[in-house]
Amino acid sequence: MNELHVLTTGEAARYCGVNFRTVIRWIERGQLKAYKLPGRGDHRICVEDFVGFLRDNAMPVPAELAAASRKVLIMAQSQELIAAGRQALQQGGCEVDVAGNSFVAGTMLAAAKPALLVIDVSLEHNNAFGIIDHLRSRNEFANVRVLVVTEASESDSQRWLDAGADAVIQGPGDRAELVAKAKLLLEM
Amino acid sequence: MNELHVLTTGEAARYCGVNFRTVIRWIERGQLKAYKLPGRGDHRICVEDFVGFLRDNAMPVPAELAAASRKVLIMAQSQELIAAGRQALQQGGCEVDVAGNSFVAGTMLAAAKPALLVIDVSLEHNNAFGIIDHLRSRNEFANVRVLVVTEASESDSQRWLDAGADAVIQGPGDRAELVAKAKLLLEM
DNA sequence: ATTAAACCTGTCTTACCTGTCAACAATTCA
DNA sequence: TGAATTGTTGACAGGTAAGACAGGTTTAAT
Repeated sequence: MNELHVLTTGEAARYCGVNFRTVIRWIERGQLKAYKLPGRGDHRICVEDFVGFLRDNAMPVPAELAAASRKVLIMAQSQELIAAGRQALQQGGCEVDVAGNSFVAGTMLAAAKPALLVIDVSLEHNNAFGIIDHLRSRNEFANVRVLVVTEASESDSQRWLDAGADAVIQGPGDRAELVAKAKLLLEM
Repeated sequence: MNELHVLTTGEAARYCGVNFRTVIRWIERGQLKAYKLPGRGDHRICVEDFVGFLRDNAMPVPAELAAASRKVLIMAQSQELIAAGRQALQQGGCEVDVAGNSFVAGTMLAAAKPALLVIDVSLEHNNAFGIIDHLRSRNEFANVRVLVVTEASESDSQRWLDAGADAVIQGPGDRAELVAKAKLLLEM
Protein backbone atom coordinates (compact mmCIF):
# COMPACT_ATOMS: atom_id res chain seq x y z
CA MET A 1 0.00 0.00 0.00
CA ASN A 2 1.83 3.06 -1.20
CA GLU A 3 -1.06 5.44 -1.01
CA LEU A 4 -1.25 6.79 2.49
CA HIS A 5 -4.80 7.98 2.10
CA VAL A 6 -6.33 4.92 3.70
CA LEU A 7 -5.14 2.20 6.01
CA THR A 8 -6.09 -1.42 6.48
CA THR A 9 -6.79 -2.74 9.94
CA GLY A 10 -3.38 -4.40 10.01
CA GLU A 11 -1.57 -1.19 9.16
CA ALA A 12 -3.51 0.78 11.73
CA ALA A 13 -2.79 -1.95 14.27
CA ARG A 14 0.95 -1.79 13.63
CA TYR A 15 0.91 1.99 13.96
CA CYS A 16 -0.45 1.84 17.47
CA GLY A 17 1.08 -1.42 18.60
CA VAL A 18 -1.98 -3.59 18.96
CA ASN A 19 -3.44 -6.62 17.30
CA PHE A 20 -5.55 -6.02 14.19
CA ARG A 21 -8.40 -7.80 15.93
CA THR A 22 -8.46 -4.95 18.40
CA VAL A 23 -8.65 -2.36 15.66
CA ILE A 24 -11.67 -4.18 14.24
CA ARG A 25 -13.30 -4.02 17.64
CA TRP A 26 -12.67 -0.27 17.85
CA ILE A 27 -14.39 0.07 14.51
CA GLU A 28 -17.30 -2.14 15.51
CA ARG A 29 -17.75 -0.11 18.66
CA GLY A 30 -17.88 3.07 16.61
CA GLN A 31 -14.81 4.56 18.23
CA LEU A 32 -12.85 4.55 14.99
CA LYS A 33 -14.49 5.53 11.72
CA ALA A 34 -13.98 3.24 8.73
CA TYR A 35 -15.75 1.95 5.65
CA LYS A 36 -16.11 -1.54 4.30
CA LEU A 37 -15.18 -3.07 0.97
CA PRO A 38 -17.94 -4.98 -0.79
CA GLY A 39 -16.05 -8.26 -1.04
CA ARG A 40 -15.50 -9.72 2.40
CA GLY A 41 -16.17 -6.52 4.25
CA ASP A 42 -12.54 -5.53 4.68
CA HIS A 43 -12.17 -2.27 6.53
CA ARG A 44 -10.45 0.80 5.17
CA ILE A 45 -9.61 3.69 7.49
CA CYS A 46 -9.02 7.21 6.21
CA VAL A 47 -5.74 8.55 7.57
CA GLU A 48 -7.53 11.71 8.62
CA ASP A 49 -9.97 9.75 10.76
CA PHE A 50 -7.19 7.62 12.18
CA VAL A 51 -5.12 10.63 13.22
CA GLY A 52 -8.20 12.18 14.81
CA PHE A 53 -8.79 8.96 16.72
CA LEU A 54 -5.20 8.91 17.95
CA ARG A 55 -5.43 12.52 19.09
CA ASP A 56 -8.74 11.99 20.83
CA ASN A 57 -7.21 9.19 22.84
CA ALA A 58 -3.92 10.94 23.54
CA MET A 59 -2.03 8.33 21.57
CA PRO A 60 1.21 9.23 19.77
CA VAL A 61 0.76 10.20 16.12
CA PRO A 62 3.36 8.67 13.77
CA ALA A 63 5.39 11.29 11.96
CA GLU A 64 4.47 9.98 8.51
CA LEU A 65 0.80 10.36 9.23
CA ALA A 66 1.11 13.68 11.00
CA ALA A 67 2.43 15.26 7.82
CA ALA A 68 -1.08 15.50 6.46
CA SER A 69 -2.17 17.44 9.50
CA ARG A 70 0.64 19.96 9.31
CA LYS A 71 -0.99 21.92 6.56
CA VAL A 72 -1.37 25.60 7.25
CA LEU A 73 -3.38 28.11 5.25
CA ILE A 74 -2.43 31.76 5.58
CA MET A 75 -5.13 34.23 4.65
CA ALA A 76 -3.61 37.68 4.37
CA GLN A 77 -2.89 40.50 1.98
CA SER A 78 0.08 42.01 3.69
CA GLN A 79 3.14 40.81 1.84
CA GLU A 80 5.10 41.19 5.03
CA LEU A 81 2.95 38.77 6.95
CA ILE A 82 2.76 36.35 4.04
CA ALA A 83 6.50 36.24 3.55
CA ALA A 84 7.28 36.05 7.23
CA GLY A 85 4.62 33.48 7.94
CA ARG A 86 5.43 31.29 4.99
CA GLN A 87 9.12 31.18 5.72
CA ALA A 88 8.82 30.73 9.44
CA LEU A 89 6.18 28.03 9.23
CA GLN A 90 7.92 26.12 6.47
CA GLN A 91 11.12 26.11 8.48
CA GLY A 92 9.03 24.89 11.35
CA GLY A 93 8.02 21.84 9.33
CA CYS A 94 4.62 22.96 8.11
CA GLU A 95 3.19 22.80 4.63
CA VAL A 96 2.02 26.31 3.81
CA ASP A 97 -0.63 27.60 1.42
CA VAL A 98 -1.52 31.24 0.96
CA ALA A 99 -4.84 32.82 0.02
CA GLY A 100 -5.04 36.49 -0.82
CA ASN A 101 -8.77 36.86 -0.38
CA SER A 102 -11.59 35.17 1.39
CA PHE A 103 -13.01 33.42 -1.67
CA VAL A 104 -9.73 31.70 -2.45
CA ALA A 105 -9.31 30.93 1.24
CA GLY A 106 -12.71 29.25 1.21
CA THR A 107 -11.91 27.05 -1.78
CA MET A 108 -8.54 26.06 -0.36
CA LEU A 109 -9.96 25.35 3.06
CA ALA A 110 -12.54 22.99 1.61
CA ALA A 111 -10.19 21.38 -0.90
CA ALA A 112 -6.82 21.15 0.84
CA LYS A 113 -8.24 20.68 4.34
CA PRO A 114 -5.50 22.41 6.30
CA ALA A 115 -5.33 21.86 10.03
CA LEU A 116 -4.61 25.48 10.83
CA LEU A 117 -5.88 28.73 9.40
CA VAL A 118 -3.77 31.81 10.05
CA ILE A 119 -5.97 34.81 9.39
CA ASP A 120 -4.92 38.43 9.21
CA VAL A 121 -7.82 40.44 10.53
CA SER A 122 -6.18 43.82 10.26
CA LEU A 123 -8.15 44.78 7.18
CA GLU A 124 -11.72 43.64 7.52
CA HIS A 125 -12.82 42.84 11.01
CA ASN A 126 -16.40 42.05 10.16
CA ASN A 127 -15.37 39.76 7.38
CA ALA A 128 -13.04 37.86 9.66
CA PHE A 129 -15.71 37.52 12.32
CA GLY A 130 -18.01 36.10 9.70
CA ILE A 131 -15.42 33.59 8.60
CA ILE A 132 -14.62 32.36 12.10
CA ASP A 133 -18.29 32.20 12.87
CA HIS A 134 -18.94 30.12 9.79
CA LEU A 135 -16.10 27.75 10.62
CA ARG A 136 -17.38 27.23 14.12
CA SER A 137 -20.91 26.55 12.97
CA ARG A 138 -19.95 23.81 10.54
CA ASN A 139 -19.08 20.28 11.52
CA GLU A 140 -16.71 19.75 8.64
CA PHE A 141 -14.55 22.60 9.89
CA ALA A 142 -14.78 21.81 13.56
CA ASN A 143 -11.21 20.53 13.61
CA VAL A 144 -9.68 23.52 11.87
CA ARG A 145 -7.67 25.57 14.34
CA VAL A 146 -7.78 29.34 13.90
CA LEU A 147 -4.85 31.63 14.66
CA VAL A 148 -5.78 35.29 14.43
CA VAL A 149 -3.16 37.93 13.63
CA THR A 150 -4.33 41.37 14.75
CA GLU A 151 -2.97 44.84 14.39
CA ALA A 152 0.08 45.25 16.55
CA SER A 153 -1.64 48.06 18.39
CA GLU A 154 -4.84 46.23 19.18
CA SER A 155 -5.17 44.86 22.65
CA ASP A 156 -8.46 43.03 22.95
CA SER A 157 -7.48 39.51 22.02
CA GLN A 158 -10.35 38.24 24.09
CA ARG A 159 -12.87 39.34 21.51
CA TRP A 160 -11.35 36.99 18.98
CA LEU A 161 -11.08 34.12 21.38
CA ASP A 162 -14.72 34.59 22.25
CA ALA A 163 -15.57 34.56 18.58
CA GLY A 164 -14.00 31.14 18.24
CA ALA A 165 -10.32 31.73 17.53
CA ASP A 166 -7.92 29.32 19.16
CA ALA A 167 -5.10 31.82 19.60
CA VAL A 168 -4.26 35.43 18.85
CA ILE A 169 -0.96 37.13 18.15
CA GLN A 170 -0.35 40.82 17.65
CA GLY A 171 1.24 41.77 14.40
CA PRO A 172 3.52 39.64 12.26
CA GLY A 173 6.56 40.96 14.06
CA ASP A 174 7.50 38.10 16.28
CA ARG A 175 8.13 35.09 14.07
CA ALA A 176 9.11 32.90 16.97
CA GLU A 177 5.76 33.49 18.59
CA LEU A 178 3.95 32.73 15.35
CA VAL A 179 5.73 29.41 14.95
CA ALA A 180 5.38 28.55 18.61
CA LYS A 181 1.64 29.12 18.64
CA ALA A 182 1.20 27.35 15.32
CA LYS A 183 3.06 24.33 16.61
CA LEU A 184 1.05 24.37 19.76
CA LEU A 185 -2.19 24.38 17.82
CA LEU A 186 -0.92 21.65 15.49
CA GLU A 187 0.18 19.60 18.47
CA MET A 188 3.63 19.25 17.01
CA MET B 1 -7.20 11.89 -14.61
CA ASN B 2 -8.64 15.01 -16.10
CA GLU B 3 -11.54 13.61 -18.05
CA LEU B 4 -13.93 12.65 -15.35
CA HIS B 5 -16.49 10.84 -17.44
CA VAL B 6 -14.94 7.39 -17.25
CA LEU B 7 -12.34 5.79 -15.04
CA THR B 8 -9.81 3.05 -15.60
CA THR B 9 -9.48 0.27 -13.06
CA GLY B 10 -6.34 1.84 -11.67
CA GLU B 11 -8.00 5.19 -11.12
CA ALA B 12 -11.02 3.64 -9.47
CA ALA B 13 -8.67 1.59 -7.30
CA ARG B 14 -6.84 4.66 -6.08
CA TYR B 15 -10.08 6.41 -5.28
CA CYS B 16 -11.16 3.71 -2.84
CA GLY B 17 -7.81 2.66 -1.48
CA VAL B 18 -7.57 -0.71 -3.09
CA ASN B 19 -5.48 -2.60 -5.62
CA PHE B 20 -6.58 -2.44 -9.25
CA ARG B 21 -6.76 -6.23 -9.28
CA THR B 22 -9.51 -5.96 -6.71
CA VAL B 23 -11.47 -3.52 -8.82
CA ILE B 24 -11.32 -5.95 -11.74
CA ARG B 25 -12.65 -8.66 -9.46
CA TRP B 26 -15.56 -6.44 -8.39
CA ILE B 27 -16.34 -5.95 -12.05
CA GLU B 28 -16.08 -9.68 -12.81
CA ARG B 29 -18.39 -10.42 -9.90
CA GLY B 30 -20.92 -7.97 -11.31
CA GLN B 31 -20.81 -5.70 -8.26
CA LEU B 32 -19.43 -2.79 -10.24
CA LYS B 33 -20.72 -1.96 -13.69
CA ALA B 34 -18.18 -1.41 -16.44
CA TYR B 35 -17.67 -1.96 -20.14
CA LYS B 36 -14.78 -3.33 -22.09
CA LEU B 37 -12.73 -1.86 -24.88
CA PRO B 38 -12.36 -4.01 -27.99
CA GLY B 39 -8.55 -4.11 -28.00
CA ARG B 40 -7.17 -5.76 -24.90
CA GLY B 41 -10.44 -5.76 -23.03
CA ASP B 42 -9.58 -2.75 -20.89
CA HIS B 43 -12.29 -1.84 -18.45
CA ARG B 44 -13.88 1.57 -18.40
CA ILE B 45 -16.13 2.62 -15.54
CA CYS B 46 -18.64 5.45 -15.93
CA VAL B 47 -18.24 7.91 -13.08
CA GLU B 48 -21.97 7.74 -12.54
CA ASP B 49 -21.83 3.98 -12.01
CA PHE B 50 -18.78 4.28 -9.81
CA VAL B 51 -20.39 6.87 -7.57
CA GLY B 52 -23.51 4.72 -7.36
CA PHE B 53 -21.36 1.76 -6.39
CA LEU B 54 -19.62 3.78 -3.68
CA ARG B 55 -22.94 4.99 -2.32
CA ASP B 56 -24.45 1.50 -2.33
CA ASN B 57 -21.57 0.22 -0.25
CA ALA B 58 -21.40 3.14 2.15
CA MET B 59 -17.98 4.06 0.88
CA PRO B 60 -16.79 7.68 0.83
CA VAL B 61 -17.39 9.53 -2.41
CA PRO B 62 -14.49 11.78 -3.50
CA ALA B 63 -15.57 15.39 -3.82
CA GLU B 64 -14.25 15.62 -7.36
CA LEU B 65 -16.60 12.88 -8.49
CA ALA B 66 -19.64 14.04 -6.60
CA ALA B 67 -20.31 16.88 -9.02
CA ALA B 68 -24.01 17.19 -9.55
CA SER B 69 -24.97 18.70 -12.84
CA ARG B 70 -28.05 20.45 -11.52
CA LYS B 71 -26.53 22.08 -8.48
CA VAL B 72 -26.55 25.88 -8.46
CA LEU B 73 -24.76 28.12 -6.01
CA ILE B 74 -26.09 31.65 -5.59
CA MET B 75 -23.68 34.16 -4.18
CA ALA B 76 -25.53 37.29 -3.21
CA GLN B 77 -26.49 39.46 -0.31
CA SER B 78 -29.64 41.00 -1.67
CA GLN B 79 -32.53 39.12 -0.11
CA GLU B 80 -34.59 39.93 -3.15
CA LEU B 81 -32.22 38.19 -5.54
CA ILE B 82 -31.70 35.28 -3.17
CA ALA B 83 -35.40 34.66 -2.70
CA ALA B 84 -36.25 35.14 -6.34
CA GLY B 85 -33.34 33.06 -7.55
CA ARG B 86 -33.88 30.23 -5.14
CA GLN B 87 -37.53 29.89 -5.84
CA ALA B 88 -37.26 30.22 -9.58
CA LEU B 89 -34.35 27.83 -9.92
CA GLN B 90 -35.83 25.25 -7.60
CA GLN B 91 -39.04 25.29 -9.55
CA GLY B 92 -36.90 24.89 -12.61
CA GLY B 93 -35.55 21.62 -11.22
CA CYS B 94 -32.24 22.82 -9.83
CA GLU B 95 -30.71 22.11 -6.48
CA VAL B 96 -29.92 25.49 -4.96
CA ASP B 97 -27.36 26.57 -2.37
CA VAL B 98 -26.87 30.11 -1.17
CA ALA B 99 -23.73 31.82 0.07
CA GLY B 100 -23.91 35.24 1.63
CA ASN B 101 -20.24 36.08 1.28
CA SER B 102 -17.28 35.10 -0.79
CA PHE B 103 -15.66 32.93 1.87
CA VAL B 104 -18.70 30.75 2.25
CA ALA B 105 -19.09 30.71 -1.51
CA GLY B 106 -15.53 29.41 -1.81
CA THR B 107 -16.06 26.60 0.66
CA MET B 108 -19.31 25.55 -0.95
CA LEU B 109 -17.88 25.71 -4.42
CA ALA B 110 -15.03 23.41 -3.46
CA ALA B 111 -17.14 21.06 -1.37
CA ALA B 112 -20.49 20.81 -3.11
CA LYS B 113 -19.15 21.12 -6.64
CA PRO B 114 -22.07 23.01 -8.17
CA ALA B 115 -22.22 23.19 -11.93
CA LEU B 116 -23.35 26.81 -11.97
CA LEU B 117 -22.41 29.84 -9.93
CA VAL B 118 -24.85 32.73 -9.96
CA ILE B 119 -22.98 35.75 -8.70
CA ASP B 120 -24.39 39.12 -7.80
CA VAL B 121 -21.76 41.67 -8.68
CA SER B 122 -23.75 44.71 -7.72
CA LEU B 123 -21.82 45.24 -4.51
CA GLU B 124 -18.16 44.58 -5.06
CA HIS B 125 -17.05 44.62 -8.64
CA ASN B 126 -13.39 44.08 -7.96
CA ASN B 127 -14.10 41.19 -5.70
CA ALA B 128 -16.27 39.54 -8.33
CA PHE B 129 -13.64 40.03 -10.98
CA GLY B 130 -11.12 38.38 -8.72
CA ILE B 131 -13.43 35.44 -8.15
CA ILE B 132 -14.15 34.86 -11.82
CA ASP B 133 -10.50 35.24 -12.60
CA HIS B 134 -9.56 32.68 -9.99
CA LEU B 135 -12.15 30.23 -11.29
CA ARG B 136 -10.87 30.57 -14.82
CA SER B 137 -7.28 30.07 -13.80
CA ARG B 138 -7.91 26.81 -11.98
CA ASN B 139 -8.39 23.48 -13.65
CA GLU B 140 -10.63 22.12 -10.95
CA PHE B 141 -13.12 24.91 -11.60
CA ALA B 142 -12.88 24.90 -15.37
CA ASN B 143 -16.29 23.27 -15.67
CA VAL B 144 -18.12 25.67 -13.37
CA ARG B 145 -20.38 27.95 -15.37
CA VAL B 146 -20.69 31.54 -14.19
CA LEU B 147 -23.84 33.60 -14.49
CA VAL B 148 -23.33 37.23 -13.54
CA VAL B 149 -26.19 39.34 -12.22
CA THR B 150 -25.43 43.04 -12.63
CA GLU B 151 -27.15 46.20 -11.54
CA ALA B 152 -30.25 46.70 -13.60
CA SER B 153 -28.87 49.99 -14.80
CA GLU B 154 -25.51 48.72 -15.95
CA SER B 155 -25.12 48.10 -19.62
CA ASP B 156 -21.66 46.76 -20.31
CA SER B 157 -22.21 43.05 -20.10
CA GLN B 158 -19.29 42.53 -22.38
CA ARG B 159 -16.84 43.35 -19.63
CA TRP B 160 -18.04 40.38 -17.62
CA LEU B 161 -18.06 38.06 -20.56
CA ASP B 162 -14.49 39.07 -21.31
CA ALA B 163 -13.56 38.40 -17.72
CA GLY B 164 -14.77 34.83 -18.08
CA ALA B 165 -18.48 34.87 -17.28
CA ASP B 166 -20.65 32.57 -19.37
CA ALA B 167 -23.72 34.80 -19.28
CA VAL B 168 -24.93 38.07 -17.84
CA ILE B 169 -28.38 39.24 -16.81
CA GLN B 170 -29.37 42.65 -15.59
CA GLY B 171 -31.00 42.76 -12.21
CA PRO B 172 -33.00 40.03 -10.55
CA GLY B 173 -36.19 41.33 -12.07
CA ASP B 174 -36.84 38.87 -14.83
CA ARG B 175 -37.14 35.45 -13.27
CA ALA B 176 -37.92 33.78 -16.54
CA GLU B 177 -34.69 35.03 -18.01
CA LEU B 178 -32.73 33.84 -14.97
CA VAL B 179 -34.17 30.35 -15.23
CA ALA B 180 -33.76 30.25 -18.97
CA LYS B 181 -30.11 31.19 -18.89
CA ALA B 182 -29.42 28.89 -15.97
CA LYS B 183 -30.96 25.96 -17.80
CA LEU B 184 -29.03 26.82 -20.90
CA LEU B 185 -25.78 26.83 -18.98
CA LEU B 186 -26.68 23.59 -17.21
CA GLU B 187 -27.58 21.99 -20.51
CA MET B 188 -30.95 21.00 -19.10
C1' DA C 1 -5.90 -5.32 51.15
C1' DT C 2 -8.56 -8.87 48.99
C1' DT C 3 -11.88 -10.62 46.03
C1' DA C 4 -15.01 -10.91 42.26
C1' DA C 5 -17.05 -9.14 38.26
C1' DA C 6 -16.77 -6.82 33.97
C1' DC C 7 -14.32 -5.72 30.29
C1' DC C 8 -10.67 -5.54 26.94
C1' DT C 9 -7.06 -7.70 24.35
C1' DG C 10 -4.35 -11.47 22.12
C1' DT C 11 -4.40 -16.01 20.09
C1' DC C 12 -6.19 -19.63 17.30
C1' DT C 13 -8.79 -21.51 13.40
C1' DT C 14 -11.26 -21.55 8.95
C1' DA C 15 -12.54 -19.45 4.80
C1' DC C 16 -11.75 -16.50 1.23
C1' DC C 17 -10.73 -11.88 -0.24
C1' DT C 18 -6.81 -9.06 -1.57
C1' DG C 19 -1.96 -7.82 -2.95
C1' DT C 20 2.07 -9.04 -5.47
C1' DC C 21 4.54 -10.68 -9.20
C1' DA C 22 5.56 -12.03 -13.86
C1' DA C 23 4.42 -12.34 -18.61
C1' DC C 24 2.02 -10.41 -22.25
C1' DA C 25 -1.02 -7.28 -25.28
C1' DA C 26 -2.58 -2.82 -26.92
C1' DT C 27 -1.62 1.98 -27.38
C1' DT C 28 1.16 6.02 -27.73
C1' DC C 29 5.06 8.47 -29.08
C1' DA C 30 9.42 9.46 -31.18
C1' DT D 1 10.19 0.29 -36.22
C1' DG D 2 11.13 0.09 -31.22
C1' DA D 3 10.79 1.90 -26.47
C1' DA D 4 7.76 3.44 -22.88
C1' DT D 5 3.41 3.35 -20.79
C1' DT D 6 -0.60 1.35 -19.19
C1' DG D 7 -3.81 -2.34 -18.49
C1' DT D 8 -5.05 -7.48 -18.43
C1' DT D 9 -4.53 -12.19 -16.93
C1' DG D 10 -3.14 -16.07 -14.09
C1' DA D 11 -0.90 -18.13 -10.14
C1' DC D 12 0.46 -17.78 -5.70
C1' DA D 13 1.45 -15.79 -1.22
C1' DG D 14 -0.29 -13.03 2.16
C1' DG D 15 -3.70 -10.55 4.71
C1' DT D 16 -8.23 -9.98 6.84
C1' DA D 17 -12.91 -11.26 8.78
C1' DA D 18 -15.53 -13.76 12.16
C1' DG D 19 -16.25 -16.67 16.06
C1' DA D 20 -14.65 -18.81 20.20
C1' DC D 21 -11.65 -19.01 24.00
C1' DA D 22 -8.06 -17.72 27.42
C1' DG D 23 -5.30 -14.35 29.78
C1' DG D 24 -4.76 -9.78 31.59
C1' DT D 25 -6.38 -5.32 33.39
C1' DT D 26 -9.57 -2.20 35.44
C1' DT D 27 -13.37 -1.32 38.44
C1' DA D 28 -16.18 -1.89 42.25
C1' DA D 29 -17.53 -4.13 46.26
C1' DT D 30 -16.33 -6.74 50.39
